[in-house]
Amino acid sequence: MPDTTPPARGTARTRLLAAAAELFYDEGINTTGVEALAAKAGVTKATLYNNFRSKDELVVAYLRAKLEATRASLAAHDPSGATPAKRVAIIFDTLATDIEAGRFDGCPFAKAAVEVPGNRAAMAVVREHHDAVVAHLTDITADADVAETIAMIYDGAIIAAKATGTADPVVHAGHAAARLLAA
Amino acid sequence: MPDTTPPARGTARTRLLAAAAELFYDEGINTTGVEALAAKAGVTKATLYNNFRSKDELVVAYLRAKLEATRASLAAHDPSGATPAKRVAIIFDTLATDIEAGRFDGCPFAKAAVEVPGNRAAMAVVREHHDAVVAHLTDITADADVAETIAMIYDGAIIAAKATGTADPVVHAGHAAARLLAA
DNA sequence: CGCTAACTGGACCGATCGGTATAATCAAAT
DNA sequence: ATTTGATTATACCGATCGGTCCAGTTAGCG
Repeated sequence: MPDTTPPARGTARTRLLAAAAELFYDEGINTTGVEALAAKAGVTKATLYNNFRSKDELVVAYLRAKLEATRASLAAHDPSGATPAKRVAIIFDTLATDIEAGRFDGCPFAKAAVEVPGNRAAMAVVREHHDAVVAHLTDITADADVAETIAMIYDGAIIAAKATGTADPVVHAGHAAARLLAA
Repeated sequence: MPDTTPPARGTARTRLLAAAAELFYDEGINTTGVEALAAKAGVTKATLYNNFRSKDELVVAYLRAKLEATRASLAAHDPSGATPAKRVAIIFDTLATDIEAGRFDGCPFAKAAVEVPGNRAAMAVVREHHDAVVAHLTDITADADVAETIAMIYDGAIIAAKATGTADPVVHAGHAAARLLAA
């Protein structure tokens, strides 16, 4: 019986990305030092720099992974046979559930745009994410204008949820999006 | 002829707040050191700590000043006799103009919420700002639900503008808000 | 005048930052 | 069995962080 399980749990690179996903998102990008990153991944700083040229590059890799996760999540929660109204409703319901469960504390891309605006590669991923969300909504609504507006309501709801400390604004946003779609 | 002009330009506290307004907003809160703050204000670090207990307290004072500026700006650009549609349109037009002129690069309160989420007093000001904007929109629309939705569209437009690098989303948002108001 | 309070110019603190260097260790492939 | 490359532990780098302290200067005010 050959041992198929890797040494610790995935490669050093994988574990570093997992650590980045946790620390960058929860503690902030600028607030998280490379030392803490390596420690969380169970790896030394030298290994970090053996896998990534710099912290900036790790930030970009972190965002790229988040972008793929977002794409996967959007697809996974999107029932093929449902109406546009139902498909949009699910997006807002999922967000509200995640906020209430403490799984969501602000859009990682919006956060990155504030924390590392000087990282051009990172900003490119931020834009990719925004385009992907609008594209997905356009696919659902078959109306680019409506899709863009719903995307704004979505992002605005996230901000309102943070400002008020509740998920209520997201529910409100879902209704607003539904009304917009019905018109 | 008595010299009525103050030593430099206002008190040390005033100049520190002016320096904070520039550096915190343009360079970021965490990225700006107290040394740079004091230098920009033409003051020593000791004076900074003579006027503010800590950097965190200066951050709060900076946000409070921004909040007052926001209130004043909202009132100043709000013609008394105009229709709700016109009053809302002005808000989005002003934002679009500011972005195009390079005067606006993201909501300072949303930025602060990302950069210093652990500063509770600062977060309270963020919430105050959000409430003030919604209250102002409610005063215009006479409909709390519509006001909340327009506020989300507004915040979402700011994010879209940052992600795309243009002010176009704000124009789109203005139209969306107008449509919402007409219904 | 003399008092007070603010401000200056620095030195200084411990901690942390991102990043590099070195030498030893370890596992896998040849 | 030997080579290779990744990883380890650790020490180190210069720079900066927020914050403190002190001796000396300046300005307003009774």
